[in-house]
Amino acid sequence: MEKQYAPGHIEQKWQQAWQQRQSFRATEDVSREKYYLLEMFPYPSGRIHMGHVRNYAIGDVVARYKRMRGYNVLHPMGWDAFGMPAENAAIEHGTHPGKWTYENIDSMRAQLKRLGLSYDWQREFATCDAEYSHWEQFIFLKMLEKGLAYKKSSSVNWCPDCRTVLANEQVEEGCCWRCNNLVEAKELEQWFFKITDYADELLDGTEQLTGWPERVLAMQRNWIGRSYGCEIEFPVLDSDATLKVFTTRPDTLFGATFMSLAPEHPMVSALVTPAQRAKVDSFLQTVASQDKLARTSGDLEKLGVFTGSYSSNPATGDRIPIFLANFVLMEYGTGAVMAVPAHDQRDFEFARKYSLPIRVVIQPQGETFHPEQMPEAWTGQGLLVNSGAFDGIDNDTAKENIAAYLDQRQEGRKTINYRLRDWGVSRQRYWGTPIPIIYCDDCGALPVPERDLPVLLPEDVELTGEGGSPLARHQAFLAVACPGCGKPARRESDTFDTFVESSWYFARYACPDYSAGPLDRHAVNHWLPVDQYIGGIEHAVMHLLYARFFTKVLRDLGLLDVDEPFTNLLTQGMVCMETQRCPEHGWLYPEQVKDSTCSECGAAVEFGRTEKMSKSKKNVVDPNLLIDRYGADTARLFSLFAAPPEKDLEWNEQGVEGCSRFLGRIWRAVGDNLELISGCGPLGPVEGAAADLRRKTHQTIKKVSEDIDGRFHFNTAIASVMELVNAVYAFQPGEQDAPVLREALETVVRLLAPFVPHLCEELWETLGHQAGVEAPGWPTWDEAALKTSELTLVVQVNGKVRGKVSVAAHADNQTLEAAALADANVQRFTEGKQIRKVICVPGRLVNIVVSG
RNA sequence: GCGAGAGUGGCGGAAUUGGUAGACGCGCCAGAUUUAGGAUCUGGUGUCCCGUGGCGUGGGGGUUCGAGUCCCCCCUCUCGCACCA
Repeated sequence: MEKQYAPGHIEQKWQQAWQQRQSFRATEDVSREKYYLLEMFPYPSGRIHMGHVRNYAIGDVVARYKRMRGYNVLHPMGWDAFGMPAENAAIEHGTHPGKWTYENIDSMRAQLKRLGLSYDWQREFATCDAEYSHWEQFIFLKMLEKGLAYKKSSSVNWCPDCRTVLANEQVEEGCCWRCNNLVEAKELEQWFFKITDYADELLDGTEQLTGWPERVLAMQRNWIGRSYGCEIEFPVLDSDATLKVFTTRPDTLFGATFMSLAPEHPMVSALVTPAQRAKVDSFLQTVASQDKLARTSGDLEKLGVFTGSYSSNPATGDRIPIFLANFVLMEYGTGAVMAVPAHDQRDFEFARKYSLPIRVVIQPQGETFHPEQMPEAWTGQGLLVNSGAFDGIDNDTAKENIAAYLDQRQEGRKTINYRLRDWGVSRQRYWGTPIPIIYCDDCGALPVPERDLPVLLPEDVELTGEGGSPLARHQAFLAVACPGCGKPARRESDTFDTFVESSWYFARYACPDYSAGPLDRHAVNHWLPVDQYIGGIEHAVMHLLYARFFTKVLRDLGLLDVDEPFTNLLTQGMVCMETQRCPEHGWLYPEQVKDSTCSECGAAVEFGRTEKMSKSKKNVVDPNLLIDRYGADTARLFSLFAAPPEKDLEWNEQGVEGCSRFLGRIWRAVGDNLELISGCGPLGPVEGAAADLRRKTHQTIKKVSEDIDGRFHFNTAIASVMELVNAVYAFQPGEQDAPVLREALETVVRLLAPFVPHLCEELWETLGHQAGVEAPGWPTWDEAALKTSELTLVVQVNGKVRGKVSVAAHADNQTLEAAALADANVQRFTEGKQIRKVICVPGRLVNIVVSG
């Protein structure tokens, strides 16, 4: 055994051994309980970053731990391979996106393998593989048959920079989630998935997802945004038309004194009277000039214009003016609002601005509101007034009663409204899954026949980055015979949103080579649901909601039999680091900083607050350099030890060195004692310091088991092994202590095997074991070894610690009390005082309550 | 505004049901070993003028023999959503 711990060749040796032994191959085996562990698969950018290291290190601990506990673990890895960086690289460097992507996959696979992650690499696939495209297109055709995929013209979020449509979930503060440029509205024919059909199930399902973080569920519920209310029809006076509104407050119907329509409302041009035409046009121009970000922010000044038309309030019969208002959104509800200024703050402000009547219809008991004196709208509870037959009833009851009244008169009905929109999946990009549709002048839009799947991307494509989708210009790709009539027809040139691929990859891992369909139902039912899913919080809404939706769709298509894809979800925090700036040279990489000065010019570096590692801020650490320097085990250990998994991890070079030092300490502890413990006899009865070490060993097994299992407190698990190692160093063994010491050292190696597998395999072999360190399974603790004959109890007087006493472990309360009262220091505080009560907590403390 | 979460040493963080606050690591201080060390080993390290003492988990109240933990009020921060009718 080498005196110095040298991770380089050890790690290589064991990675090869695992590969040769196929240690992580998963096969269906009903004799053992299955455990499907999955980390969110990466986009093959070409380089791994610290976020990957953290994500996959966390997953690997769980995988290895569960395997040692006897589970049949499925732990796969693959590539989320379609997407825009490949196209951008193609434009910049003149390579083909496919070539670029597959080369990146090769390089990233090698980097991940250097980390020693226990994947079943035989299940690997990339979402740009022809087979994957084939079965994704197949699923789309089935969705089309079921009416779950459809085409419509709609105003879409258009990113002018990426030249593509974005889903609502991909628009952040009015900007593109990728390039951060302002998103525009554009009218386009698009394919949609009917996720709204599943709104209720997706929402109600969150109640059953007890293994998910509350905030992710809250975000999804918020996103789906179900609200109960009424749809009410308002007749347009001097016209046959009616305007439908959605309201959650039918109880305020008698207070509706005007109507507000979204500027984009389809009825606008019909409603505008000649006299108002000029004013309305000028208003519409003002609104159009405001970008979407300003339109939807709360502090926008409320602006509106009268259309010249009137409606009548179905409850009061009053004539009410119809306005356009910049704060009314076409995307929500019906794009038309019944305005109740007395009980809605926005309508209140609008009414004040345009001198519209305010009619109070709800008042708390005993209060009288005067519209002209109200400082703001009353949105609280109360009793109805000015509401005809409904006067005097509380407003919650009135919601029901007025809904029933409207229903009876066929002027309205109860309805449920959702914030969730259908998922637009068309993208005007090349590097994606082609949407398998053919357009024929005579037959319309037809699905590509199943026998002609997959529709593959043409290789010979010109990517310039200009003028929309390259597929739309590729004549050989577009030209196709109509599957209906045989006449020349044209292929759909849009590709799927890449979130479609990531919505079902977890199911395909169960049967990556299945060629008779997208999913082998038997295999999928064996492995799914994923028992533990691990990934970044940034996917809380988009990916995680789409994947839930797809699972329900696949279930309804008869392709699998689960309702939810992920039983437990762990969202790991980001990897952060202090930013460093030179006044002269801007953001600096860590290696450009020496002793807090810029290595270029020597100027003092400004340290910023810790932020997420990002290329633009240059506060990034290349995991490859980290592995070169310290080894994969140290990289893994640091990312597990520095913070609990769901919290942000702050990068700290000295912390890394500390982890490296700890591994060296274990190495020496085994090396220095190897001679003593080699070939020692079996463990017999022990006492004194040896019994203490043995107790520490078994306490540590218990603590680490409990910390990993379900709690994922890896940082404290590692800390307790550190304590055990410290105890080994403090222990001075005699000849007869070899078995106890051996047990302690072997326990250290076995407990750390999921965290730092290379080192532990090597030491396990050094300790004389032929089979791998996982072979004997997870260590179990011996309850008897945890017991001691004597316990040290804390003695408190009035809740403050005043002494410690040693007592027999099974001593009764009377004995404890006597021992506590006999303590010299305790007596100082009890002397001359009356003992009112003594509380004994066995195994913990004695508290003496005194007075006087 | 709504929703979720967090505030503990110089720093990252411990403290499963209320029961010795600060485990473990980093940093710092001292010692040992060494030709020397940024290697290794040992000890110390919340704070207050010594402690067998006082104070101490964002602030203020409360419940309790006992509160970081439970209850009420307030402050600060992070994240998500946000004119959603």
